[in-house]
Amino acid sequence: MSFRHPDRDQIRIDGVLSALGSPIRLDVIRILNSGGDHNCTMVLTELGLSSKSTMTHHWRVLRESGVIWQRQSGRETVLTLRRDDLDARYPGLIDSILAGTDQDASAEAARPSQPAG
Amino acid sequence: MSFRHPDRDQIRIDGVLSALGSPIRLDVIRILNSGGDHNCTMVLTELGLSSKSTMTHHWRVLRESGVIWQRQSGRETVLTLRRDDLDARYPGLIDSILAGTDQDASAEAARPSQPAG
DNA sequence: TCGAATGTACGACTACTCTCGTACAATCGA
DNA sequence: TCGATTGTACGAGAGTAGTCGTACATTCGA
Repeated sequence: MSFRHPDRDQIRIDGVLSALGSPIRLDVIRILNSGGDHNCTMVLTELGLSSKSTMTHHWRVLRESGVIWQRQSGRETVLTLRRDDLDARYPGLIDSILAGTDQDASAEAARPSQPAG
Repeated sequence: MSFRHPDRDQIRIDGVLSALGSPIRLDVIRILNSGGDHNCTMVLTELGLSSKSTMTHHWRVLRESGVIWQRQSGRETVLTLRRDDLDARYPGLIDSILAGTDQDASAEAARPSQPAG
């Protein structure tokens, strides 16, 4: 299994934003950003999802846009946020996006009487 | 003509990122960020595009995600970047995205043209 | 009042995205 | 070696996004 990753200078901002313009993939990078090694099943479990094949799709989107590294290790696939590359290319971007997810959670909690919040 | 805009606290990061995860809409906010009033035709012309109905679609995406204001003024529609709202909710986000588009342009120029690698 | 300018609404079409089930390949432990 | 674990590949189906042409509503200026 060999994964295609873009080089740092092949990463494009529209690809990154498009990849992160999805609640499920935002959750993924929040989890990866928390540190430590993660394999696919760990993230899947933490998100409370069940379909491996669906996640394979999301790994590809994140990987091909340059957001994550995906590395085979034995029978597991280790997932890592490409913080160094992303920070080098787009300083402050990932930080403000991660802060934004917290901001949203607060706004959601503060907004009274929204159903299914 | 009355446009539906989200309140500041209804804006969500995934919607913003998804809206800006498109080269054409990134170009739009670059243009709007440069200051001054813009109507639809001005932006259309500056982008070198021709289809008004296609742009109506993009205005809607940008407006409903909270990225731009769209205000009727006579027979024109004035477009404005919602910098104050976006900066208040996601400090540094728009700045780093706009900087990112410049970064990409540089990387593009530095990368010796196509298949040579 | 009439025609030009401005931009939305709508329908159609194509292409892509997301999701899932099934099948399969590789690896690890007993 | 055998079975369980891990995760990709593939195909299908539903839904969404992007594009365009045409039609239409509103406004401005002559």
